[in-house]
Amino acid sequence: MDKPKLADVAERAGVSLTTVSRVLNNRGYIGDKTRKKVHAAMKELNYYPNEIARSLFIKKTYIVGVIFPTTNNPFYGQLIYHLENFCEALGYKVLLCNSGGREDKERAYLEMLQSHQVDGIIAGAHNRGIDIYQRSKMPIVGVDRYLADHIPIVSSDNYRGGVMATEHLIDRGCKHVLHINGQLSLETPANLRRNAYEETMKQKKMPYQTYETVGDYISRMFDENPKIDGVFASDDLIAARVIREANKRGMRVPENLKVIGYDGADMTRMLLPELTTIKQPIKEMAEEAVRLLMNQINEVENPTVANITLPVQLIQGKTT
Amino acid sequence: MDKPKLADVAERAGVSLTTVSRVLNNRGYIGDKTRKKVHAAMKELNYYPNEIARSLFIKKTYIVGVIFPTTNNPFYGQLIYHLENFCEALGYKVLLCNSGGREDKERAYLEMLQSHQVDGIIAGAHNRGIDIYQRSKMPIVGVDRYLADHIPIVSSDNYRGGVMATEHLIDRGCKHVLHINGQLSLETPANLRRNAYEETMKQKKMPYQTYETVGDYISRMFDENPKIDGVFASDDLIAARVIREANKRGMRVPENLKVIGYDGADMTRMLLPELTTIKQPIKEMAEEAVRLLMNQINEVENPTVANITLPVQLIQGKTT
DNA sequence: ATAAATATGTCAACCGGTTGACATATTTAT
DNA sequence: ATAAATATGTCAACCGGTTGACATATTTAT
Repeated sequence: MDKPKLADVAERAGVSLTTVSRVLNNRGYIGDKTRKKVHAAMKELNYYPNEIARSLFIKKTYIVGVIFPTTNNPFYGQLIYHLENFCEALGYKVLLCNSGGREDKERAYLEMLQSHQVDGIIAGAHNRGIDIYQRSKMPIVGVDRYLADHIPIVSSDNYRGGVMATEHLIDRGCKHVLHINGQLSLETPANLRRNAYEETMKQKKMPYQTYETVGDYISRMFDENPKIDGVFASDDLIAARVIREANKRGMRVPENLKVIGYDGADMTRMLLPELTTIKQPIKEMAEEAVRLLMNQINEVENPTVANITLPVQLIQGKTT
Repeated sequence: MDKPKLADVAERAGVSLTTVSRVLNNRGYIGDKTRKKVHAAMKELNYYPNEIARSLFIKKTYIVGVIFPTTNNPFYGQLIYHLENFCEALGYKVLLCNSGGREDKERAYLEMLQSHQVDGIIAGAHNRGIDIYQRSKMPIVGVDRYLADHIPIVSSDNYRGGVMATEHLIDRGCKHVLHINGQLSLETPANLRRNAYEETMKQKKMPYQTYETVGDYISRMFDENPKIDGVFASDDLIAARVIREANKRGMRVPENLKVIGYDGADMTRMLLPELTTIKQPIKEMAEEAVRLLMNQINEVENPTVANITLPVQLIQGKTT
């Protein structure tokens, strides 16, 4: 037996197609008894209206595509969680796309999302040079990521966070502060943290060096800098690795080495609460991203492209 | 200007609708020149075929609904990551549903997924008594969760894991081993870990007690058990809390107190590698779940309902 | 030279809903 | 008593594709 359709419900309830449609969409006049009959018929038949058919006609799917590298990460996992929650609250569903940092996957996902007629996209994937972002007129919001000139970005104050982290280590007495960051070539806003570190150090006339996360960068950093006494890691996972390596080398944190991370996601704070970190307002970032997207979806013309930058916060732990 | 449709492509390429459709679906005979013309027209118009319209006709969406409490958790974040990857590899998209442990949300999501005509559902949410699972004839797989008699379950060997964890603590010399687990009433397979703990202790004629994660259970556990020297926590997050509280109380881990967790998700192992834990094969669980789902989706009749139980592994850290 | 294969077209029905126009009957308000 | 509001129906077009039947023209194989 096939899935029941609107016509089956109408027959069962002894009313016309139009009447069932009216009940479903709450349009026009419907009598109480009729409404109940229709609902009863839907229940008896285990009927669920076909959203695909509806979407086709109304040209709206109430689906938002969400493209990020992975959910398997404290920061993205939390961000995606909140994105989904805010979307759900507004009646939108989320199509999850893990790009895994691969440009080909991101491109394929973007095409898929367009084909699937999503109402909008929230993206924070890694790759540049994807022209679809340029060409697309679809509502899009970037989270912590520049995608195209006309696409608004939600991020937290990466530069300020970088300054806070660096100054914090200096305030705590560090003389040789090193920084670890992703590859410069990725052109992410995380580079602002690096700029902030380097400019702050320069300004204080202290030596500085940034290690990029390639190869065995942590060992190399320790080997090349015997006097190291402070590390600003551009995310908490890296900070955890640094602490582990330091312990392995017999250095005590925070006595001999102070370490500050970045992100301050819920799961990190549960598992590693002693880590000093710069906390990004992840939930608020998700909220703003959804808000900006809905502005674009609902405003017919002229959605104001205003980038949003949210404040970060230093969480003092026991590693600095 | 509206989105281009098939007819626009046909006009642009100077061919018929049918020909464009043939190119799109690779059906029947198509000449090389025509194919190229059509592809050129699609590119020029920035055309993406409307999957919604296609889905309606072929009665297949290539969408899988994925219902779990949250992505904001090392275990689920990783599981969902792999689920998405395996689905993507097979040409299926993932609709993400975070039930947040709320029955009403789970129910609403299930209805939504049916309406959206998803081809199948993979669920590991918390609530029982949702009759939709019983009634539904849709392909469904439960991960670590009983949903209905006819729905296959993928899980890891929770009982064995519980035995391994308990015996490990005893082997390491613990005399007073306590267990922390979620509420029994949730009826999750994690209860098997509890059973394993209790039966193992009973068999060794050692005193045992399980604390459920309600209220200030950790403080209570320590207060009520001054001789406590071992804790088997039913997940790693709880284990992290236990270690923290122990340190706060001046107990040294593992000298005075040995702690073993459960799950061994990637992120936990990165942030807290020193934790001894029972590692679930999360990626393999995702793989099996997708495999079982595809079996149901593709087999017309008589999909064999075989539950899958995968082996767990003890990861020796420094907390035991 | 002829049949088969290849290439493309026209046409109409269909997927499962929504919507507007219009008709008709009944109930409610003044 | 009469107009307006309420309740329901019929009908047809539409959303943007797919598909099968059939026609016709050209190319390829024997």
